[in-house]
Amino acid sequence: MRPNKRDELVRNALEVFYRDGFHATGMDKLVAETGISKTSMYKHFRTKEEMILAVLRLRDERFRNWFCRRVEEIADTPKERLLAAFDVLHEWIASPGFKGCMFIKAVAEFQDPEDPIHIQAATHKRMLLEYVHEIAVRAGARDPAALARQLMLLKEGAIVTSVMLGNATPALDAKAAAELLIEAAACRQT
Amino acid sequence: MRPNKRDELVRNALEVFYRDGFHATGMDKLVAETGISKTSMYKHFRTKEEMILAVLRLRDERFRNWFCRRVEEIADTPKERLLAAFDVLHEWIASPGFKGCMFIKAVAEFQDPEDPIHIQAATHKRMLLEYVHEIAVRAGARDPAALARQLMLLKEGAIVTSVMLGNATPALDAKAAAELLIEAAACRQT
DNA sequence: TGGATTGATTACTGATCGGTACACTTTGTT
DNA sequence: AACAAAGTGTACCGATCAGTAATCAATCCA
Repeated sequence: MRPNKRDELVRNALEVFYRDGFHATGMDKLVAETGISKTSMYKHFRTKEEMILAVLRLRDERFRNWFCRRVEEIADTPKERLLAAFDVLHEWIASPGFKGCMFIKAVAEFQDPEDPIHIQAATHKRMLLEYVHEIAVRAGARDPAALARQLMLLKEGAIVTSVMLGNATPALDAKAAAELLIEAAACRQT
Repeated sequence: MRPNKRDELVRNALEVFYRDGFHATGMDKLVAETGISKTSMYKHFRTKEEMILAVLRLRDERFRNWFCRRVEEIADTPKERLLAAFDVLHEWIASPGFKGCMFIKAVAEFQDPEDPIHIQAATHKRMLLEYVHEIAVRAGARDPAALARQLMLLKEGAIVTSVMLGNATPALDAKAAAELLIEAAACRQT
Protein backbone atom coordinates (compact mmCIF):
# COMPACT_ATOMS: atom_id res chain seq x y z
CA MET A 1 0.00 0.00 0.00
CA ARG A 2 2.87 2.39 0.73
CA PRO A 3 3.79 4.34 -2.38
CA ASN A 4 6.45 2.54 -4.35
CA LYS A 5 9.54 4.61 -5.03
CA ARG A 6 9.98 2.96 -8.38
CA ASP A 7 6.54 4.02 -9.58
CA GLU A 8 7.12 7.52 -8.24
CA LEU A 9 10.36 7.65 -10.19
CA VAL A 10 8.73 6.54 -13.42
CA ARG A 11 5.88 8.99 -12.96
CA ASN A 12 8.22 11.91 -12.41
CA ALA A 13 10.63 10.87 -15.14
CA LEU A 14 7.68 10.71 -17.53
CA GLU A 15 7.02 14.39 -16.99
CA VAL A 16 10.62 15.41 -17.58
CA PHE A 17 11.14 13.26 -20.66
CA TYR A 18 7.84 14.44 -22.10
CA ARG A 19 8.73 18.06 -21.51
CA ASP A 20 12.41 18.13 -22.47
CA GLY A 21 12.97 15.12 -24.72
CA PHE A 22 15.02 11.98 -24.24
CA HIS A 23 18.53 12.84 -25.33
CA ALA A 24 18.25 16.31 -23.85
CA THR A 25 17.42 14.87 -20.42
CA GLY A 26 20.44 13.64 -18.49
CA MET A 27 20.36 11.41 -15.46
CA ASP A 28 21.58 14.26 -13.27
CA LYS A 29 18.66 16.42 -14.31
CA LEU A 30 16.41 13.49 -13.50
CA VAL A 31 17.91 13.30 -10.02
CA ALA A 32 17.32 17.02 -9.50
CA GLU A 33 13.78 17.03 -10.85
CA THR A 34 12.43 13.79 -9.44
CA GLY A 35 14.05 14.08 -6.02
CA ILE A 36 15.14 10.46 -6.24
CA SER A 37 18.78 9.56 -5.81
CA LYS A 38 20.81 8.21 -8.66
CA THR A 39 21.61 5.12 -6.62
CA SER A 40 17.95 4.26 -6.40
CA MET A 41 17.46 4.85 -10.10
CA TYR A 42 20.17 2.41 -11.04
CA LYS A 43 18.84 -0.10 -8.52
CA HIS A 44 15.53 -0.17 -10.36
CA PHE A 45 16.86 0.25 -13.90
CA ARG A 46 20.21 -0.87 -15.18
CA THR A 47 20.38 1.72 -17.95
CA LYS A 48 18.73 4.90 -19.11
CA GLU A 49 17.18 2.92 -21.94
CA GLU A 50 15.44 0.57 -19.51
CA MET A 51 14.05 3.58 -17.72
CA ILE A 52 12.76 5.12 -20.93
CA LEU A 53 11.06 1.84 -21.76
CA ALA A 54 9.35 1.83 -18.37
CA VAL A 55 8.27 5.43 -18.91
CA LEU A 56 6.80 4.56 -22.31
CA ARG A 57 4.98 1.61 -20.79
CA LEU A 58 3.36 3.86 -18.21
CA ARG A 59 2.50 6.46 -20.82
CA ASP A 60 0.92 3.83 -23.06
CA GLU A 61 -1.16 2.42 -20.25
CA ARG A 62 -2.32 5.80 -19.04
CA PHE A 63 -3.06 7.24 -22.46
CA ARG A 64 -4.93 4.27 -23.87
CA ASN A 65 -6.98 3.94 -20.71
CA TRP A 66 -7.91 7.59 -20.75
CA PHE A 67 -8.53 7.79 -24.47
CA CYS A 68 -10.72 4.71 -24.78
CA ARG A 69 -12.71 5.50 -21.65
CA ARG A 70 -13.41 9.04 -22.83
CA VAL A 71 -14.54 7.81 -26.24
CA GLU A 72 -16.92 5.34 -24.65
CA GLU A 73 -18.19 7.95 -22.22
CA ILE A 74 -19.29 10.49 -24.79
CA ALA A 75 -20.69 8.19 -27.48
CA ASP A 76 -22.67 4.97 -27.47
CA THR A 77 -22.94 3.50 -30.95
CA PRO A 78 -19.81 2.35 -32.79
CA LYS A 79 -20.34 4.86 -35.60
CA GLU A 80 -20.69 7.73 -33.15
CA ARG A 81 -17.58 6.58 -31.36
CA LEU A 82 -15.50 6.75 -34.53
CA LEU A 83 -16.27 10.44 -34.68
CA ALA A 84 -16.13 10.96 -30.92
CA ALA A 85 -12.50 9.87 -31.03
CA PHE A 86 -11.78 13.19 -32.66
CA ASP A 87 -13.57 15.11 -29.94
CA VAL A 88 -11.38 13.31 -27.42
CA LEU A 89 -8.37 14.08 -29.59
CA HIS A 90 -9.26 17.75 -29.51
CA GLU A 91 -9.79 17.58 -25.78
CA TRP A 92 -6.26 16.23 -25.40
CA ILE A 93 -4.57 18.63 -27.78
CA ALA A 94 -6.33 21.65 -26.29
CA SER A 95 -5.43 20.62 -22.72
CA PRO A 96 -2.85 22.81 -20.95
CA GLY A 97 -0.04 20.27 -20.61
CA PHE A 98 -0.15 19.08 -24.22
CA LYS A 99 3.32 18.75 -25.73
CA GLY A 100 2.73 16.36 -28.61
CA CYS A 101 2.69 12.59 -28.75
CA MET A 102 5.42 11.00 -26.67
CA PHE A 103 5.67 8.02 -29.01
CA ILE A 104 6.10 10.10 -32.14
CA LYS A 105 8.84 11.98 -30.34
CA ALA A 106 10.43 8.74 -29.18
CA VAL A 107 10.53 7.43 -32.74
CA ALA A 108 11.95 10.74 -33.91
CA GLU A 109 14.83 10.45 -31.44
CA PHE A 110 15.39 6.70 -31.79
CA GLN A 111 15.12 6.08 -35.50
CA ASP A 112 16.71 2.66 -35.72
CA PRO A 113 13.78 0.27 -36.37
CA GLU A 114 15.59 -2.35 -34.26
CA ASP A 115 15.87 -0.05 -31.26
CA PRO A 116 13.69 -1.34 -28.38
CA ILE A 117 12.41 2.18 -27.78
CA HIS A 118 11.41 2.52 -31.42
CA ILE A 119 9.70 -0.86 -31.36
CA GLN A 120 7.78 -0.14 -28.19
CA ALA A 121 6.56 3.20 -29.49
CA ALA A 122 5.36 1.54 -32.69
CA THR A 123 3.51 -1.05 -30.63
CA HIS A 124 1.51 1.69 -28.93
CA LYS A 125 0.35 3.00 -32.29
CA ARG A 126 -0.56 -0.48 -33.47
CA MET A 127 -2.70 -1.06 -30.39
CA LEU A 128 -4.51 2.24 -30.87
CA LEU A 129 -5.12 1.31 -34.49
CA GLU A 130 -6.47 -2.05 -33.38
CA TYR A 131 -8.88 -0.27 -31.04
CA VAL A 132 -10.23 1.95 -33.80
CA HIS A 133 -10.35 -1.02 -36.15
CA GLU A 134 -12.60 -2.96 -33.80
CA ILE A 135 -14.99 -0.04 -33.57
CA ALA A 136 -15.01 0.29 -37.35
CA VAL A 137 -15.87 -3.40 -37.66
CA ARG A 138 -18.76 -3.08 -35.24
CA ALA A 139 -19.91 0.06 -37.05
CA GLY A 140 -20.32 -2.10 -40.12
CA ALA A 141 -17.93 -0.20 -42.35
CA ARG A 142 -17.43 -1.58 -45.82
CA ASP A 143 -13.65 -1.82 -45.39
CA PRO A 144 -13.14 -1.36 -41.64
CA ALA A 145 -9.35 -1.86 -41.79
CA ALA A 146 -8.91 0.84 -44.41
CA LEU A 147 -11.24 3.22 -42.60
CA ALA A 148 -9.37 2.72 -39.34
CA ARG A 149 -6.01 3.35 -41.01
CA GLN A 150 -7.29 6.53 -42.63
CA LEU A 151 -8.77 7.86 -39.40
CA MET A 152 -5.47 7.20 -37.68
CA LEU A 153 -3.65 9.17 -40.34
CA LEU A 154 -5.87 12.14 -39.60
CA LYS A 155 -5.20 11.71 -35.90
CA GLU A 156 -1.39 11.59 -36.24
CA GLY A 157 -1.49 14.48 -38.66
CA ALA A 158 -3.54 16.58 -36.26
CA ILE A 159 -1.11 15.88 -33.42
CA VAL A 160 2.06 16.90 -35.25
CA THR A 161 0.41 19.87 -36.94
CA SER A 162 -0.89 21.12 -33.60
CA VAL A 163 2.62 21.02 -32.19
CA MET A 164 4.00 22.76 -35.26
CA LEU A 165 1.45 25.55 -35.31
CA GLY A 166 0.93 25.81 -31.58
CA ASN A 167 -2.84 25.55 -31.57
CA ALA A 168 -5.53 22.91 -31.40
CA THR A 169 -7.50 23.70 -34.55
CA PRO A 170 -6.01 20.83 -36.58
CA ALA A 171 -8.09 18.50 -34.42
CA LEU A 172 -11.21 20.23 -35.68
CA ASP A 173 -10.08 19.91 -39.29
CA ALA A 174 -9.39 16.25 -38.64
CA LYS A 175 -12.87 15.76 -37.26
CA ALA A 176 -14.46 17.38 -40.29
CA ALA A 177 -12.48 15.15 -42.61
CA ALA A 178 -13.23 12.10 -40.48
CA GLU A 179 -16.94 12.80 -40.73
CA LEU A 180 -16.71 12.58 -44.51
CA LEU A 181 -14.66 9.39 -44.47
CA ILE A 182 -16.96 7.70 -41.99
CA GLU A 183 -20.04 8.66 -43.98
CA ALA A 184 -18.47 7.43 -47.19
CA ALA A 185 -17.60 4.12 -45.57
CA ALA A 186 -21.32 3.38 -45.56
CA CYS A 187 -21.83 2.10 -42.09
CA ARG A 188 -24.79 -0.17 -41.37
CA GLN A 189 -25.93 1.55 -38.20
CA THR A 190 -26.58 5.18 -37.36
CA MET B 1 32.63 28.70 -59.35
CA ARG B 2 34.93 26.53 -57.22
CA PRO B 3 32.91 24.40 -54.84
CA ASN B 4 32.28 26.25 -51.62
CA LYS B 5 33.39 24.40 -48.50
CA ARG B 6 30.56 25.92 -46.57
CA ASP B 7 27.96 24.46 -48.88
CA GLU B 8 29.74 21.12 -48.86
CA LEU B 9 29.67 21.18 -45.07
CA VAL B 10 25.95 21.94 -44.94
CA ARG B 11 25.19 19.24 -47.51
CA ASN B 12 27.13 16.61 -45.59
CA ALA B 13 25.85 17.72 -42.21
CA LEU B 14 22.31 17.43 -43.56
CA GLU B 15 22.83 13.74 -44.19
CA VAL B 16 24.21 13.08 -40.73
CA PHE B 17 21.57 15.06 -38.87
CA TYR B 18 18.82 13.47 -40.94
CA ARG B 19 20.16 10.00 -40.27
CA ASP B 20 21.13 10.25 -36.60
CA GLY B 21 19.14 13.16 -35.18
CA PHE B 22 20.25 16.52 -33.82
CA HIS B 23 21.12 15.96 -30.19
CA ALA B 24 22.60 12.56 -30.99
CA THR B 25 25.02 14.12 -33.47
CA GLY B 26 28.03 15.76 -31.87
CA MET B 27 30.41 18.15 -33.58
CA ASP B 28 33.19 15.56 -33.42
CA LYS B 29 31.07 13.08 -35.33
CA LEU B 30 30.38 15.80 -37.85
CA VAL B 31 34.11 16.35 -38.27
CA ALA B 32 34.63 12.64 -38.83
CA GLU B 33 31.72 12.19 -41.25
CA THR B 34 31.95 15.37 -43.29
CA GLY B 35 35.75 15.44 -43.56
CA ILE B 36 35.72 19.14 -42.72
CA SER B 37 37.79 20.39 -39.83
CA LYS B 38 36.17 21.74 -36.72
CA THR B 39 38.02 25.00 -37.19
CA SER B 40 36.34 25.54 -40.54
CA MET B 41 32.97 24.68 -39.11
CA TYR B 42 33.22 27.31 -36.46
CA LYS B 43 34.52 29.80 -38.99
CA HIS B 44 31.27 29.45 -40.95
CA PHE B 45 28.90 28.97 -38.02
CA ARG B 46 29.31 30.35 -34.56
CA THR B 47 27.26 27.63 -32.89
CA LYS B 48 25.78 24.23 -33.55
CA GLU B 49 22.37 25.85 -33.60
CA GLU B 50 23.38 28.17 -36.46
CA MET B 51 24.55 25.15 -38.38
CA ILE B 52 21.30 23.29 -37.81
CA LEU B 53 19.40 26.32 -39.05
CA ALA B 54 21.49 26.36 -42.23
CA VAL B 55 20.87 22.65 -42.69
CA LEU B 56 17.12 23.17 -42.32
CA ARG B 57 17.22 26.00 -44.83
CA LEU B 58 18.89 23.76 -47.38
CA ARG B 59 16.48 20.94 -46.68
CA ASP B 60 13.48 23.22 -47.06
CA GLU B 61 14.75 24.59 -50.35
CA ARG B 62 15.59 21.18 -51.77
CA PHE B 63 12.42 19.47 -50.62
CA ARG B 64 9.97 22.14 -51.71
CA ASN B 65 11.66 22.46 -55.07
CA TRP B 66 11.55 18.73 -55.65
CA PHE B 67 8.06 18.24 -54.33
CA CYS B 68 6.39 21.05 -56.26
CA ARG B 69 8.20 20.24 -59.47
CA ARG B 70 7.21 16.57 -59.28
CA VAL B 71 3.58 17.48 -58.64
CA GLU B 72 3.54 19.77 -61.64
CA GLU B 73 5.29 17.18 -63.78
CA ILE B 74 2.81 14.40 -63.30
CA ALA B 75 -0.45 16.37 -63.34
CA ASP B 76 -1.78 19.36 -65.23
CA THR B 77 -5.07 20.57 -63.83
CA PRO B 78 -5.25 21.93 -60.28
CA LYS B 79 -7.65 19.23 -59.18
CA GLU B 80 -5.43 16.46 -60.52
CA ARG B 81 -2.48 18.05 -58.80
CA LEU B 82 -4.15 17.92 -55.42
CA LEU B 83 -4.29 14.16 -55.78
CA ALA B 84 -0.93 13.90 -57.49
CA ALA B 85 0.67 15.34 -54.37
CA PHE B 86 -0.05 12.01 -52.72
CA ASP B 87 1.63 10.09 -55.52
CA VAL B 88 4.69 12.26 -54.98
CA LEU B 89 4.36 11.68 -51.26
CA HIS B 90 4.38 7.94 -51.84
CA GLU B 91 7.34 8.28 -54.16
CA TRP B 92 9.25 10.03 -51.39
CA ILE B 93 8.27 7.67 -48.59
CA ALA B 94 9.03 4.59 -50.68
CA SER B 95 12.43 5.92 -51.74
CA PRO B 96 15.48 4.15 -50.25
CA GLY B 97 16.86 6.96 -48.14
CA PHE B 98 13.56 7.91 -46.52
CA LYS B 99 13.91 8.50 -42.79
CA GLY B 100 10.89 10.63 -42.01
CA CYS B 101 10.36 14.37 -42.17
CA MET B 102 13.34 16.36 -40.95
CA PHE B 103 11.11 19.19 -39.75
CA ILE B 104 8.83 16.99 -37.70
CA LYS B 105 11.94 15.51 -36.10
CA ALA B 106 13.38 18.97 -35.50
CA VAL B 107 10.22 20.06 -33.72
CA ALA B 108 10.24 16.85 -31.72
CA GLU B 109 13.77 17.59 -30.48
CA PHE B 110 13.36 21.35 -30.03
CA GLN B 111 9.95 21.71 -28.46
CA ASP B 112 10.17 25.25 -27.18
CA PRO B 113 7.94 27.28 -29.54
CA GLU B 114 10.37 30.21 -29.17
CA ASP B 115 13.35 28.12 -30.29
CA PRO B 116 14.64 29.36 -33.68
CA ILE B 117 14.89 25.78 -34.89
CA HIS B 118 11.29 25.11 -33.92
CA ILE B 119 10.14 28.30 -35.62
CA GLN B 120 12.02 27.58 -38.83
CA ALA B 121 10.64 24.05 -39.04
CA ALA B 122 7.11 25.37 -38.58
CA THR B 123 7.70 27.88 -41.36
CA HIS B 124 8.48 25.05 -43.77
CA LYS B 125 5.14 23.44 -43.03
CA ARG B 126 3.31 26.71 -43.43
CA MET B 127 4.85 27.25 -46.85
CA LEU B 128 3.90 23.78 -48.00
CA LEU B 129 0.37 24.40 -46.77
CA GLU B 130 0.32 27.65 -48.70
CA TYR B 131 1.34 25.79 -51.84
CA VAL B 132 -1.47 23.27 -51.49
CA HIS B 133 -3.86 26.06 -50.61
CA GLU B 134 -3.14 27.89 -53.85
CA ILE B 135 -3.82 24.76 -55.86
CA ALA B 136 -7.05 24.22 -53.97
CA VAL B 137 -8.13 27.76 -54.78
CA ARG B 138 -7.41 27.27 -58.47
CA ALA B 139 -9.22 23.95 -58.37
CA GLY B 140 -12.31 25.85 -57.32
CA ALA B 141 -12.87 24.07 -54.04
CA ARG B 142 -15.76 25.28 -51.97
CA ASP B 143 -13.56 25.93 -48.93
CA PRO B 144 -10.02 25.76 -50.31
CA ALA B 145 -8.33 26.65 -47.01
CA ALA B 146 -10.11 23.86 -45.15
CA LEU B 147 -9.43 21.36 -47.93
CA ALA B 148 -5.74 22.25 -47.96
CA ARG B 149 -5.48 21.88 -44.18
CA GLN B 150 -7.17 18.50 -44.29
CA LEU B 151 -4.97 17.21 -47.09
CA MET B 152 -1.92 18.32 -45.14
CA LEU B 153 -3.13 16.39 -42.11
CA LEU B 154 -3.26 13.25 -44.23
CA LYS B 155 0.22 13.99 -45.50
CA GLU B 156 1.77 14.50 -42.05
CA GLY B 157 -0.06 11.45 -40.75
CA ALA B 158 1.23 9.30 -43.60
CA ILE B 159 4.80 10.42 -42.93
CA VAL B 160 4.89 9.63 -39.23
CA THR B 161 2.93 6.42 -39.63
CA SER B 162 5.30 5.23 -42.33
CA VAL B 163 8.24 5.79 -40.02
CA MET B 164 6.44 4.02 -37.19
CA LEU B 165 5.44 0.98 -39.21
CA GLY B 166 8.45 0.90 -41.49
CA ASN B 167 6.57 0.76 -44.79
CA ALA B 168 5.11 3.11 -47.35
CA THR B 169 1.52 1.92 -47.43
CA PRO B 170 0.19 4.80 -45.31
CA ALA B 171 0.78 7.04 -48.33
CA LEU B 172 -1.64 4.91 -50.31
CA ASP B 173 -4.23 5.12 -47.54
CA ALA B 174 -3.73 8.86 -47.49
CA LYS B 175 -4.29 9.07 -51.23
CA ALA B 176 -7.52 7.10 -51.00
CA ALA B 177 -8.78 9.38 -48.25
CA ALA B 178 -7.64 12.47 -50.16
CA GLU B 179 -9.60 11.36 -53.19
CA LEU B 180 -12.77 11.38 -51.14
CA LEU B 181 -12.07 14.76 -49.57
CA ILE B 182 -11.24 16.35 -52.92
CA GLU B 183 -14.37 14.94 -54.52
CA ALA B 184 -16.52 16.14 -51.64
CA ALA B 185 -15.01 19.63 -51.90
CA ALA B 186 -16.91 19.97 -55.16
CA CYS B 187 -14.28 21.40 -57.43
CA ARG B 188 -15.36 23.39 -60.47
CA GLN B 189 -13.05 21.72 -62.95
CA THR B 190 -12.31 18.07 -63.66
C1' DT C 1 15.64 -6.08 19.54
C1' DG C 2 17.37 -8.07 15.37
C1' DG C 3 18.92 -8.21 10.61
C1' DA C 4 17.73 -7.22 5.96
C1' DT C 5 16.09 -4.23 2.57
C1' DT C 6 15.62 0.46 0.66
C1' DG C 7 17.02 4.87 0.02
C1' DA C 8 20.09 9.20 0.36
C1' DT C 9 24.47 11.28 0.00
C1' DT C 10 28.74 12.25 -2.02
C1' DA C 11 32.38 11.51 -4.80
C1' DC C 12 34.09 9.49 -8.60
C1' DT C 13 35.02 7.13 -13.44
C1' DG C 14 36.19 7.61 -18.54
C1' DA C 15 33.92 9.39 -22.41
C1' DT C 16 31.84 12.88 -24.81
C1' DC C 17 29.63 17.44 -25.11
C1' DG C 18 29.99 22.30 -27.55
C1' DG C 19 33.47 25.41 -28.41
C1' DT C 20 38.40 27.64 -28.57
C1' DA C 21 43.57 28.49 -29.37
C1' DC C 22 47.48 28.01 -32.00
C1' DA C 23 50.60 26.79 -35.44
C1' DC C 24 50.60 25.24 -39.94
C1' DT C 25 49.50 24.34 -45.12
C1' DT C 26 46.88 24.95 -49.15
C1' DT C 27 44.70 27.84 -52.49
C1' DG C 28 43.40 31.90 -55.47
C1' DT C 29 44.49 36.48 -57.00
C1' DT C 30 47.45 39.93 -58.50
C1' DA D 1 56.85 35.78 -56.57
C1' DA D 2 54.01 37.54 -52.91
C1' DC D 3 50.17 38.14 -50.01
C1' DA D 4 45.85 37.05 -47.97
C1' DA D 5 42.06 34.15 -47.49
C1' DA D 6 40.54 29.69 -46.40
C1' DG D 7 41.32 25.24 -44.56
C1' DT D 8 43.78 21.61 -41.57
C1' DG D 9 45.40 19.12 -37.34
C1' DT D 10 45.92 18.86 -32.71
C1' DA D 11 45.52 19.90 -28.33
C1' DC D 12 42.84 21.84 -25.11
C1' DC D 13 38.79 24.10 -22.10
C1' DG D 14 35.03 23.40 -18.51
C1' DA D 15 30.76 21.08 -18.46
C1' DT D 16 28.07 17.28 -18.83
C1' DC D 17 27.25 12.49 -20.27
C1' DA D 18 25.84 7.53 -18.44
C1' DG D 19 27.05 4.73 -14.88
C1' DT D 20 29.65 2.99 -10.31
C1' DA D 21 31.41 2.66 -5.48
C1' DA D 22 31.26 3.32 -0.67
C1' DT D 23 29.14 4.93 3.47
C1' DC D 24 25.32 5.84 6.29
C1' DA D 25 20.30 6.54 7.74
C1' DA D 26 15.52 4.98 7.65
C1' DT D 27 12.20 1.47 7.45
C1' DC D 28 10.59 -3.11 7.27
C1' DC D 29 9.20 -7.86 9.04
C1' DA D 30 10.57 -11.37 12.22
